[in-house]
Amino acid sequence: MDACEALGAKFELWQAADLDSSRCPVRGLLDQIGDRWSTLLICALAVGPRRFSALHRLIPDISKRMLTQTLRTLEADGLVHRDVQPTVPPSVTYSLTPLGRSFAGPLLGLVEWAETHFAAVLQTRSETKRAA
Amino acid sequence: MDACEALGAKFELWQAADLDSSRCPVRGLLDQIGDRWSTLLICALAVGPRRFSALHRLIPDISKRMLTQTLRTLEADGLVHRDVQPTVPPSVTYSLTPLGRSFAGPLLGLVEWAETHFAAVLQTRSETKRAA
DNA sequence: TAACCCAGTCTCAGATAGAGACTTTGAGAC
DNA sequence: GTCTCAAAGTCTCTATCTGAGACTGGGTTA
Repeated sequence: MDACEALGAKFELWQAADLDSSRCPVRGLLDQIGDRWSTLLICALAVGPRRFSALHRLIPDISKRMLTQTLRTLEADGLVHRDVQPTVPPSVTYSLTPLGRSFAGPLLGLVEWAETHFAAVLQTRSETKRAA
Repeated sequence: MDACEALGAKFELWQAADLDSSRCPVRGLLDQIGDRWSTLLICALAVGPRRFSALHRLIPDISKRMLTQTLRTLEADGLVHRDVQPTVPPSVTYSLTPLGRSFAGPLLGLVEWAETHFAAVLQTRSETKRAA
């Protein structure tokens, strides 16, 4: 059984179990961490703990608003730890929890696939655009 | 070197290479297929080819508009093949391309992580909500 | 004295997603 | 003959989400 069949089998199980989006693990999780920024932030934090402004410098095209929001969601999901030092000005350090670090494995698989096949996707995209 | 370190190392490479979002493979790909519906559709198509309305029945809470849009994006990226039979009414069948099937591996990793850790995430979420 | 940094919050405009009506032609029910 | 449904979408309207950028307030630097 290859990965594709295994994936299909899992999908059929969800169907059979009549899982709605809130109870299906994949949907419940990927609806939240499957957005543009969450995965990128997890990559950035995989290097090591970072402060708010450091993250913003690493990923300049995220707005502060989305940076705050995404970090709060990741914190609520237990993937990221938020450590506030009560200094003035406050110093806030974000780091991956053990759960967050355990997510690095699957994420790395995705990243490696992306690196391997990005060229092919780009080519298909440009062909499609030309045909349109 | 564990997966977390490897992920961090990759992130630092992207930083060093000054990759903007359009040239970074991970961002270029995951910005598109990392949305709510793309991964779910790939799971659905992993079972086998499906027609438009069959997909809509399998995933009732996607609107026809987003279903069309998501399938077109996946087609443009070369992950999904769209086969139009010029009958009346037209019969359109969607299936995974070899590239799409190759994505099943990393996606399966993600799915398995989600199944394993969903309970932990749910618990953290509810604790966070209670504290708020 | 002025400017800048910390970690955000706030507001406003623009982009995006969802709900659901509508299309055209053929097949089956009555 | 007519009624209704299904195919695979498109269209419009509204609700939600996102991004840009101004603002906060006290301390440090020039």
